[in-house]
Amino acid sequence: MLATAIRTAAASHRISAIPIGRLEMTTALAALERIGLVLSLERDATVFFEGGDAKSYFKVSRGIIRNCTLLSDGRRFISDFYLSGNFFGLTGEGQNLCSAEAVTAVTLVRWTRKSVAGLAERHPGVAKCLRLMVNDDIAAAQEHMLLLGRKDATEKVASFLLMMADRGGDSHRASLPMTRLDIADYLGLTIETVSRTVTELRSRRLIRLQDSHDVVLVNRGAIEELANAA
Amino acid sequence: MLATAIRTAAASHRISAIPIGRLEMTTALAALERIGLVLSLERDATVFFEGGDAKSYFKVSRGIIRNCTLLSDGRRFISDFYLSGNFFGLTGEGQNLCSAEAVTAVTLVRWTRKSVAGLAERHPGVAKCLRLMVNDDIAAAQEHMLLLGRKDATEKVASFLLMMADRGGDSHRASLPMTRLDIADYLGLTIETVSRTVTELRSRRLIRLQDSHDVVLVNRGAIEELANAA
DNA sequence: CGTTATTTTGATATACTTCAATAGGGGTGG
DNA sequence: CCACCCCTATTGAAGTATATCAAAATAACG
Repeated sequence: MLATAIRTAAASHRISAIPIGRLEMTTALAALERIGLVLSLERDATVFFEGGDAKSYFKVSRGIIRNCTLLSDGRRFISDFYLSGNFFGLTGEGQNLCSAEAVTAVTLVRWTRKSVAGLAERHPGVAKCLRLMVNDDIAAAQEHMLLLGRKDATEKVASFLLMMADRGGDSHRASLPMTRLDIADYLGLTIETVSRTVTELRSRRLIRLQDSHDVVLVNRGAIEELANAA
Repeated sequence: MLATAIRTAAASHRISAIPIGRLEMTTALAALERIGLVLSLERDATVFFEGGDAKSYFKVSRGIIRNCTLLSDGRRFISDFYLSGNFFGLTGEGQNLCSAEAVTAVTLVRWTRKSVAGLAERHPGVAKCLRLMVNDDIAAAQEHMLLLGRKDATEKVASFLLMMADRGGDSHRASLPMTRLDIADYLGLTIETVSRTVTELRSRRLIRLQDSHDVVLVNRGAIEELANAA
C-alpha cells in the first residue's frame, strides 16, 4: 500500500526530478505497508489544526485537501491544495504550520512520523523521497508567493487554471472541486473577483465551462501568456 | 569555521526548536570545516541565478542576501532575505528556484552540495540540522504567503518591522539595510506605499527613525496588534 | 560641492473590494 | 414531480486601498 503510495507520489508532477531507483524504494517501503492507516473524512472535516502537534504524515488517496491559516478577524488563506496522490503534513517539525481540511469527502492514509522517520533512517531511498517531496512543496510555495505578491487577478486565475490542469490528468481541462471561496483564499482575491475573471476568460473564448467546477482550456497557449509564468 | 557557522544558525530564531546535541554536531562538522570556501561580494552582485544548477550551500557571514524572482516584464519579487548567520541555497534540488543577490557587500561561506550531502550521510546530526533549516524556510514561506495574500499595507509593513527586529539582536530596533524597493518587492507593494506607511506609523508615534534604515519600535505592542500575527 | 540615487510627499487613476441583488443547482419533502 | 429552500455562483453599482505619475526633499558619493 505505501509502496504504491510513494511510487504514485514520485510519479506525480510534484516530484520535479526522477528521484531514485524504484526497486530500491519498493523494497524499502514494503516494511511500512502494514502500518499505514486508512481513514475517510467528510467534506469540511478537519484533518489537523494549526499549532497542534505534528504527529503524522498523510497521503491523499481520494478527494482533495486544503492547507489553511486564519487571521484573528477571520480572514482565511489557503497555502496549498493536496490532490489524490499527494503527501502532506511533511512540514512543520513539532507544530503544524497550518490546519488541513477536507475540501471534498476524502480517503487518506496516515503514518506516524515516528515510524516514517525510523524507516527513513534505515532506508536512504525513503529519506531521499521525503526530501524530494518537501522540496516540491518549497517550489510550490515559491511560485505561490510570486503569484500573490506580483500578479494581477487575471494572471492569478490563469495561473491557477494551468496549475490545476497540470495536476490533473488532462492538460487542457481543469477540474476545480473546491468552491470559489477556496480559490479566492488561495489566490488572495475575493470570490467576486474570481468569478468575474473566470467570466472574462470565458467571454474571450479562452476557456469553456462545462459547469462552474469543470473548465476546458480552449486556448491553453493564450492562457499561458496571460499567466505570465516567470 | 563551519562548526561555528552551524551552531550560529541553530541558535538563530530561524531554527524553531532546539535541535540536537551541540557536542555531537560540533564533532560531526569539524570534518567539513576546511572545505568551506569564503567569498566576498560587492553590493548587488549575483550569488547564483534562477534556473542555474544548484551546486552549493551558503552561509552569510556578514551582510545580507535577497532571494528574488522576476516576471518577464521586469516585475520583481523577493521571497526572502538572509541575514548574517543564515544559510541559503538549501532548497531547489537540481535547479535554483530563484536568484540570490547581495543587498549589501557580503561575506559568504560556500560548500558544495556534494560535500555537505556526504557529511550528512555520515553524521545524522548534520542531516537533522539541515532538515531543521529547510523547515524554517518553509515556515517563513508560509507566513510570507499569508502576509502577501491576506494582509493590507499597514499589516505588511508592521509585520516586516517585527520580523526584522526579531531577526536582529534587539527586539525594539529594526535595522533595514535594504532599500525601500527591496522592501516593496518583499511585501508585494510599491516603494511609495511602503514609504507612506512608514510615515504613517511614525506620525502615530509607534516608531521613530534614526534614519530611513534604522527604525526604533517605540511601541512594539501596538505594532504587534497592527501586524495581526495569525 | 555638485551629481546621482533614494526616499518622501502630492495628485490622480484604477484594480479590486464591498455591498447588494439576482440567478443557478441540488437536495428534500410534500 | 414540483415547490421550496439552501448554498454557491454570477452580475451590478459604488467605494476604497493601493498603484501610477510627477515633483520635491534628502541622503549617498565621487
